[in-house]
Amino acid sequence: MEATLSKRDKIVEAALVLFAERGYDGTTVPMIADKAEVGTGTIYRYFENKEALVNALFQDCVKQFNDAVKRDYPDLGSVREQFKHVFFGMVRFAKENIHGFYFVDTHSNARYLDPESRESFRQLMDFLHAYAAKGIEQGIIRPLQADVLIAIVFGAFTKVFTLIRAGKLKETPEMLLQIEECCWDAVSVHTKNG
Amino acid sequence: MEATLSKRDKIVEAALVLFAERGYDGTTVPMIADKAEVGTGTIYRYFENKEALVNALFQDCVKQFNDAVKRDYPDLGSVREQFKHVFFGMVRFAKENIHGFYFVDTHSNARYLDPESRESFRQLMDFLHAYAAKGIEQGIIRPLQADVLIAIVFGAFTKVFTLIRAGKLKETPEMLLQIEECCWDAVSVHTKNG
Amino acid sequence: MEATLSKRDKIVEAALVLFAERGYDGTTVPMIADKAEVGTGTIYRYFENKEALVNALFQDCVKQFNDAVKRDYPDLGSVREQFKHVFFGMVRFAKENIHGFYFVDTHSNARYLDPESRESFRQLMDFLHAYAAKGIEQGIIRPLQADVLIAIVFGAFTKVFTLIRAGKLKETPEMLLQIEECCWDAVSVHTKNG
Amino acid sequence: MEATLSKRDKIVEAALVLFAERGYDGTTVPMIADKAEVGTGTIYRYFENKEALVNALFQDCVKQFNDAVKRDYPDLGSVREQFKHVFFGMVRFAKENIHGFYFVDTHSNARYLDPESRESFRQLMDFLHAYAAKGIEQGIIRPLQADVLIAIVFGAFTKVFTLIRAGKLKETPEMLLQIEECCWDAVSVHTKNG
DNA sequence: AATGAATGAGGTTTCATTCAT
DNA sequence: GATGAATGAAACCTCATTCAT
Repeated sequence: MEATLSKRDKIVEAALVLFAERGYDGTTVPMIADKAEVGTGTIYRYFENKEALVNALFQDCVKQFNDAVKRDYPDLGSVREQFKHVFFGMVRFAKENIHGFYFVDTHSNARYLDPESRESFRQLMDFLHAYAAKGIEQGIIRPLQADVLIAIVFGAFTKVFTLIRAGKLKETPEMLLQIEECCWDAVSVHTKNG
Repeated sequence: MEATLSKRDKIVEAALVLFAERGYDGTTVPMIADKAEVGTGTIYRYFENKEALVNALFQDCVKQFNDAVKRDYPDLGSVREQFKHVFFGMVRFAKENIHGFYFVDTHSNARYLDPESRESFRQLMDFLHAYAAKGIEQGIIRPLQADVLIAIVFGAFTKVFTLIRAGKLKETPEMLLQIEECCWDAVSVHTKNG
Repeated sequence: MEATLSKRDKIVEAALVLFAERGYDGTTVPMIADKAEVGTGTIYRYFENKEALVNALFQDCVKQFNDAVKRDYPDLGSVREQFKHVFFGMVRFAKENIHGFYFVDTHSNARYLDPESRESFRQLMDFLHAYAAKGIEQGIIRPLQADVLIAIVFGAFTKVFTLIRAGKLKETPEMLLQIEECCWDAVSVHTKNG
Repeated sequence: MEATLSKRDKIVEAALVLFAERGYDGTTVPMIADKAEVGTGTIYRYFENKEALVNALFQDCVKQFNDAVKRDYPDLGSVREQFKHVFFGMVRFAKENIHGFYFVDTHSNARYLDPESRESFRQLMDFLHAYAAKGIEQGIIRPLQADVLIAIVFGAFTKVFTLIRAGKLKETPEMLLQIEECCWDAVSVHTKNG
């Protein structure tokens, strides 16, 4: 099953890689068609225009991101356990769709995203906000603005995966565990005895 | 003082803001000319073409970044002191040239950077590498690849200043101190009693 | 027959007339598109750029010129017969492609011709050189440098057809025969008794 | 005397060489200024615009041409003597102003020539017409249209000097005498006994 | 008088999109 | 459905001309 990708899937896949590599404005529609091995016109059968394509792509990736992070979320677990879950949710998404991860990160503020795309991303952020707020409330996460905390972890994680995506770093389970610890230590409250 | 900017300075300033906001491919030369309040042709008196402009801009910003980080660097200070120095060097640069900071971060791997631009950025990274290596050697910084450590701190810092740049966050000295601590805790070795 | 020209042919035809009339630098791509009744962009589907177009055109015309001159060339004929053949070969080419003839003449030294174009023209000249050399050797053609002899005949012929092209002269078979005689008398050795 | 050229003269000289080498449309005003070693703006002190410059240049060259051909014209000489005079008048002009000669030849039909320029060239041609007409009338010049006869001689001469100008041929007095004979033989009536 | 920085109209070229096949 | 030739608006860039110095 899934022997051959549908034309639509080939377009989506090609566009994702190109948008991640060259950005939206640096990617032309014929480039996408070439990489997807379809005719230029075919793209317009599946997407109204280039902007609709990038938005569909973005929403699709955010959805995958969301799913990866929220799947099996330990609602009843400790803040520490939940952090680990979210972190490795991001890892899971990034590993199965490294271009998608980079694409979402670099395009989340783009001017050509439509309200629906923005909303889908906001929902993902809201979830992390809520998590941070709860952790702060419990005195486990440092009392900084949730935005800042999210930025710190997400920023660190993103830059690391950019290295991996660029082939400058080979990820290993041990390394990921260590990085997770780095991130946790960055945002968690430290007691005198660790 | 600073009564009138030279045409060249107006072009550089306008291009920086636009490249940071819209990316290189999303910024047109007439857009830059409009914002700089010069004729389109004037840009070509100062820069051979759009690519030369983005490279000049990049090298200029990397130089400022370098200067901000290295000025008064405490060669004889402790690893902790040096970390603080570098961090607040980045803060200094980001505050005096917020667009330049964002521009360097988002364009450091761009396909249109020439070898000179790449080299200037590599030198900046080499400095941080050397710092990380020394810290690891002394058992103060966590024993991860220097790349990863730099990515963590730089990534966290970048995302925070992206929020500030977007106007979603107002930085205060206290907050910056706290964030610096977050970053230090992310990369430093923790002893049992903190 | 020849009901509709292909787009490429229409472009080539229009470009030829304009380059002959206004020169390469004086002809704009939109001018060509207008005359060819195609969109400006269409030209770039068939030719990489304006320079590639002028080179394709030049090589095409030189080939026609070559063919017209060499077709049925009387290898075994007398020098006089061969002269007449070459002359009326040029006439044939100039009559069926008057703009092409003028275009080749006025552009054969242009700075934008690529090596391939120059080579194709050189081959045509080489043929004429060889002819002149043989005629001189036999004591029938005047003992001047082959270059000079070719220049005399080709120069005279060109200027005459420029008049025809400009509509200032209507060519007739008789006139062409007379002109051929003029050219022959210009380069052939005269014996005391004609 | 004539130690230093006036600015105007330097501009005229530079423009002439460039127009001859690259054509009118292929020559930019800054190119002329560079070669003339004056500021771009200076050109506009002496000539209203580029078109006025090319026309001034053309008329100047035609005047020189005229003078060279008509100076010491043997009104009472034979048709043969007059031919020789005109021919070596052209030689004199071409030798003292090789670019000017080529410039006049290649630009005499240009679309940017004003009526005055056209008229000055027409006068030169009229003189040659009258000469040809008289020669035909006397049965010495072949009974072809004067236009054609002029084209033959002028075309041959032009192409030869193009070779000289391009450095592909070094002219000698003997060669010029021979070429003059070629041209005369091209247009003169041949009697059975030469 | 001389300059060359500045300009914007217009040149070359690209590319998102359409549409006949 | 699928294609890619065709298009023209808009991109990048040049250059004739002006004008403050």
